[in-house]
Amino acid sequence: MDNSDGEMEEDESEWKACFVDSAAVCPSTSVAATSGSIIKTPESVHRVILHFDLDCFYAQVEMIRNPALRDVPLGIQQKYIIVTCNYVARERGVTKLMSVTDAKEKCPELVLVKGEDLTHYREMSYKVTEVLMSYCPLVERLGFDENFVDVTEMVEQRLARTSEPNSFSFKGHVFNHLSADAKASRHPRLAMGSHIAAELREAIHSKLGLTGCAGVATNKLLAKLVSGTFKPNQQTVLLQENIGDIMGCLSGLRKVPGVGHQTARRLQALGLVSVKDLQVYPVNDLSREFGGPTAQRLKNLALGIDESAVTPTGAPQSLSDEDSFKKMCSVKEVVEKIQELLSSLVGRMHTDGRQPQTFRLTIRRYSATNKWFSRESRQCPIPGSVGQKIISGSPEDAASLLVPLAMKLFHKMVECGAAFHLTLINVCFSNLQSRGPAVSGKGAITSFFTQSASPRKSQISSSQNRDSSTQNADGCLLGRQVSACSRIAPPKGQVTSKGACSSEEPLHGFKWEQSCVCAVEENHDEASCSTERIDLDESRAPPNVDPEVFKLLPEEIRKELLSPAYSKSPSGQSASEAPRMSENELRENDSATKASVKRRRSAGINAIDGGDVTEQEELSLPRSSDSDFPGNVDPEVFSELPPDVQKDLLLEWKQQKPVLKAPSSRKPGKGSAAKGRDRKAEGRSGQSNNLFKYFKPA
DNA sequence: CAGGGTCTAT
DNA sequence: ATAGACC
Repeated sequence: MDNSDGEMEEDESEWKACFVDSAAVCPSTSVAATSGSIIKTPESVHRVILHFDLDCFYAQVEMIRNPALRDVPLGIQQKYIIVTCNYVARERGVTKLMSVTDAKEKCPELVLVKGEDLTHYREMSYKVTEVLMSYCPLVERLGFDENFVDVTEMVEQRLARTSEPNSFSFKGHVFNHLSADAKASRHPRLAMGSHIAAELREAIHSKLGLTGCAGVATNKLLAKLVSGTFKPNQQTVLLQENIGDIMGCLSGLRKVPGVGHQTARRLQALGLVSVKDLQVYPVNDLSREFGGPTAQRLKNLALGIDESAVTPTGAPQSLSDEDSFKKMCSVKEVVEKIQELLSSLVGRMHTDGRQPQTFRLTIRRYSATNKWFSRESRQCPIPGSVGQKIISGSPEDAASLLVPLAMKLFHKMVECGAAFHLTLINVCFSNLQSRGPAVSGKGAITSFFTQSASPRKSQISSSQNRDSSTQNADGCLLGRQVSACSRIAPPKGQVTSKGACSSEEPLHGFKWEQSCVCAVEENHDEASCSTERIDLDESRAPPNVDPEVFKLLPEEIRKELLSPAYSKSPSGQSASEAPRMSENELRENDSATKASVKRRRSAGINAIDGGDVTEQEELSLPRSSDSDFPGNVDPEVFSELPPDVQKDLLLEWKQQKPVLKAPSSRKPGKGSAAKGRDRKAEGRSGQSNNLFKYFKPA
């Protein structure tokens, strides 16, 4: 989620104030790189892309779960940092990725909620994607709190039905334009896009109770850049004539989505620091360092050009679980941690229903030097029988079979017997194989009719095939959905409605119906597609819940309150259940949280600067005694280092770990032009029927 | 930096 | 099969 990378983010002030300048580097229509016979000019077709970014996502989720947190400064804590915080906390100086100690210093009243378990965030995240998908199938997720939506087709359809295309305006802000001075009639598609964006934001708010920002532009890069212009809960449109402005105002290349740390450093080595530097740098020179394709892509990004398609995200390609810690150096601890991670992961895998073919174990060793990246991993195929247990057998059963497997991989990396110091362990299932109906003709839309009953967990002995069987009662409904989807099918054809119209699990059927109905309606009447098509009968509130209050709750919450599971155990955990409304509960929760805050307050301080100092390391570690340093290490310099750093360096060397690779430049490396263009699409579409579980967790 | 993910290059 | 790089 808030993975922006520290700096980024929150610098709305940055280009918000750049109403000047504008070298008008307006690449409005990229000249078709007529390299071949295809004459299409991607950017000239003017797509309308939306980018949605939820406001302080984790904090919002926690405030929904416990409304009492709404009015207090709230910080979501993962280990010893505040990954995000609500706006009350921001007013008091707390920022994202601030250490807990700094945050408490700035705001002593800060209430902290642990956010290491991502379950609730993951679930809510998929609900958001689902809402967006109910309007348009072309939705691509980016992390847990961002989504791109290609609404080009929807815009065209609406425009075609609009009688007076001249009488409407932009919804929300228009980048670099003061209020309503922008003439929507000159940008009908973007204007229409802004209305759709507003509708979708409203849908997300009314159905899930979440607020967020949206950006409207002609490509993903621009949509993402512009969406954060006006921060909490607002939206902004970027007109083609302002592309130069928005790009030119970025404070550095790092601010360009797609340019990470490494890339930025390599560019810097070439003397490129600002976006403008890159805009005017000769592509040929750039190619020498990055290779043709990458060079062109980088330069395009600097110019605000981005042809990449909005690729519908399907069900995840892998499921992983990890935990980081300050120090782990015994095999026993490792086994226990792996056991813990595995049982949780196996549970998720079980819910998913697909059978993983590959297992991977990743570790991060403590390193005094370049701490950040540097993870090592080993993977191996999962014996079919084991994979079976994960899905059908008892989770505990499968986990016990996987632990030995994990340990085997572990020993491939860590030469046990020698000391080691790990700071993270990750377990991951990938190569997820769908059982159930095979997607026959790749992408053939017909595959959507082939589903029958629960595609997973059920028997199905012959793992393969199993298509065209029955077309149950829902057949016609699905059929209509398909036609609706296909009508708005984008270039990538087949991929389009992946995920949609699949699974028919009883549990989820309800949801799909909604989507289908929506899609169909969409084709008949734009207006009806706005917000209220779900008839979650607002009938009556559950006993002991004020009907008035009930009506005001977001749809999702109402559903939960009405669900049988909810009324079942009235007690439950204070934190892990649906939101409570009773004042008693709120108070309890509040004080409980505060108590934990206090506890952590003192503990946190140790954790922070204590780090390597407090622990009087067990000295059983390799004595620095001798010489075997890597050749490039000056013994003099080495001896000046703090003892613990010396120790760790020695450890690293002994584990023959290449610690610091020269961040040198790389060789071009022939860029193969075109490749397996659809691998992505194919793979994903094959899993479409599983996507559903992510949208509506049991 | 936390906990997830995705994709690409070797 | 692994390491990166990015979000």
